[in-house]
Amino acid sequence: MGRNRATLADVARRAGLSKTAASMVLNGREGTRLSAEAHQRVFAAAEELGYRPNLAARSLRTRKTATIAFVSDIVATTRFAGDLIRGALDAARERDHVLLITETQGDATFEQYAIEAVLDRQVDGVIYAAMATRRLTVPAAILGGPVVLLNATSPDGLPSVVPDDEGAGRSVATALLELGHRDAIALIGRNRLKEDDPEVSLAARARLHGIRQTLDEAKVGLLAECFCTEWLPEHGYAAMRSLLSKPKRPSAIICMNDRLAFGAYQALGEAGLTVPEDISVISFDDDPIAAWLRPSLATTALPHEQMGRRAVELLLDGGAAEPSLVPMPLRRRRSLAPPAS
Amino acid sequence: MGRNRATLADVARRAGLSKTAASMVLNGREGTRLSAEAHQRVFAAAEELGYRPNLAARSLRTRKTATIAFVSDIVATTRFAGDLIRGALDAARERDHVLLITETQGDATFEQYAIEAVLDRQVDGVIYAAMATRRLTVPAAILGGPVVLLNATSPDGLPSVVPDDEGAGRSVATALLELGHRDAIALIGRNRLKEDDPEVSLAARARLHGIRQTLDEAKVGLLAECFCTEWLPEHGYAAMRSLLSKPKRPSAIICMNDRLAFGAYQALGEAGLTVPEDISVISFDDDPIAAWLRPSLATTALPHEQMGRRAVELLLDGGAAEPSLVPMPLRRRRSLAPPAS
DNA sequence: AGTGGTCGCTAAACTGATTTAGCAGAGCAT
DNA sequence: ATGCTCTGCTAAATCAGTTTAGCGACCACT
Repeated sequence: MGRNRATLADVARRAGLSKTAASMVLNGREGTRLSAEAHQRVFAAAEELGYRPNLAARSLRTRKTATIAFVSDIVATTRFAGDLIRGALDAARERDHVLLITETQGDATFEQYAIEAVLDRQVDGVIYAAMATRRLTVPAAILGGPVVLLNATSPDGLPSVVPDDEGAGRSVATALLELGHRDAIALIGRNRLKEDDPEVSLAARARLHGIRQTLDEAKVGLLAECFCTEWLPEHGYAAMRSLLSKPKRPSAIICMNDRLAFGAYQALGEAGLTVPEDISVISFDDDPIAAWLRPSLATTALPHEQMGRRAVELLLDGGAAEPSLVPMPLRRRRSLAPPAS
Repeated sequence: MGRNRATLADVARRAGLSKTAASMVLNGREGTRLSAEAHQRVFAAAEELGYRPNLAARSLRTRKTATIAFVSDIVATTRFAGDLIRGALDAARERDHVLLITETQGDATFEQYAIEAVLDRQVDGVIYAAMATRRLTVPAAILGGPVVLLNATSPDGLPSVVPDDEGAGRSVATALLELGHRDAIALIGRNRLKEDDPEVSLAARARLHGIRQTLDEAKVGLLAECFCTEWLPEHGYAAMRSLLSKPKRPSAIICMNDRLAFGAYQALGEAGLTVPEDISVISFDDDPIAAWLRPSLATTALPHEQMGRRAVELLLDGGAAEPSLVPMPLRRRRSLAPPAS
């Protein structure tokens, strides 16, 4: 790779100047007194030789690598990871930086290894990302340099970027209230573990809180709340069936995420009910399946790409110490209608 | 980041030896005549100081960075990207390497930039990945060093890793034949563009070929073939509806991917037909929704994680020049049954 | 004539590793 | 006593940049 690249010395020689002069010109140093003609010659020589600086050499001296480490617990499991990475990639490119990606798989040994690997490479900063919004403790080793938490917060008060799940909860509840749903709104996806342990999830509690707050203000109570051990389609399916077996049928369902909503759709379909005529459904995440469902599912989007961007911006440009809340936009789709009668 | 790390000189001083000696000991050089005691002292000093070599300095001299570039067209769009990356990450870690990830977004300017960025950082090799299996031409700039194509092939005969779509086609057809389906198998997802232009897709043609070959051998013809402009749920839905409007109802459907199958399920549900009692469905990709559907969808899995691994292995350990075909395992699920009567 | 300042530029040090070339001393044979 | 080899180690060069310190020429001023 890059066997015979021109070096700065080559450029200098061709320009008939010293390495010092060439270096200063190419770095656009202010206050140097090199003549306009010298500038020309250096630029021309660099151009002709296709000169590109060797960043290893440069960073040896400057201790800057224009490289950011993106350390996450799990890259693959959720399809959102890609968006987080893409946002970070875009923002990094705009700042002439590049991303070194590693994964810890939630394993302490791997984490140790990953962190050593990136520190050895002298990265300029670390983005420490979690795939589920949660609280975590960052390894002490990376605290020597800039760190931004992505989709996570930490007790250390490090800069962090998280989605505004509470706001999303309010949007969801407001959307239903505006349509006239009041006394027959049911919730699918309560989960003690996610709600009570911030190291597992921050989203569940925040979403619930946003929903409750909005409904309380409107003096509306929930018709029913279904607990689910996980937020997967099968649990949404089971929850929906249990709701339908009760005497009073809900007019609207809030699902804590789109996969639960997918399961709920399946149960509704089997029961011969139609969305949204019989029951409205609204949810969280904006997983691609939300748009694919029939009818398309109204939901609040996790702004992962935005978040990835923001993390890079915070890391390189600096910024607020308090957690940066990224809004979750409401996607109004076909699954919403006023209550039946 | 890493402000006051111990250097090799520190280790040498503490061990009472020269940098040369320390370097040789720590790199486990053969044939050096350093005493056992010198070894001890160096190891002890390195341990005590928590010494970690500065890789920028090392690679300046050795031109090795233990870093691989992962350049892909689009990271985020498909949820499979994560698996590709994860496989590569795992294999890289096992070999003490790390991944520098960039995205070209199919844009020539970005591509140029991405490639310069990674070459400037002296990567040891490049994995050039496509998110849809296809043929492509790699930019000349990276041909100076090792390159492996991932999920793609190129006219240059570079080493490449692709899924065995043709084998998957055979598996799918065989699975249906074994169940007794013969004269009423329909196909959803024919697509001229994907089948004819290798730069768009290699999968469509290969899958089709595998299916045809197996059916031909069994002297079975397809009942119907539906063309779809894209492989999205809505197209599967439309295709399924059109199939159901015809006089002879199929006993089994092959969908060219799981998203089409998802759409087909929706149409079947609306028509009041049940899978697999009325109609069997089988597909390609093993998207997570395949397992979430009711009944769960039989499909052939794209082995993305495997492929990511293999790419790193080919790059670092060397290997076959001909394209490395990774098998696509058949996932037998609930959507399969013998024909109705 | 001497002093001081600016201009335009460069030599050399420095970053932290690897690697080449080679030195001092011991042991042995001639 | 001389020459040779082997052992155990080190000085210095090298990689490709950045940065510090400063040099010589020219001009202006007193």
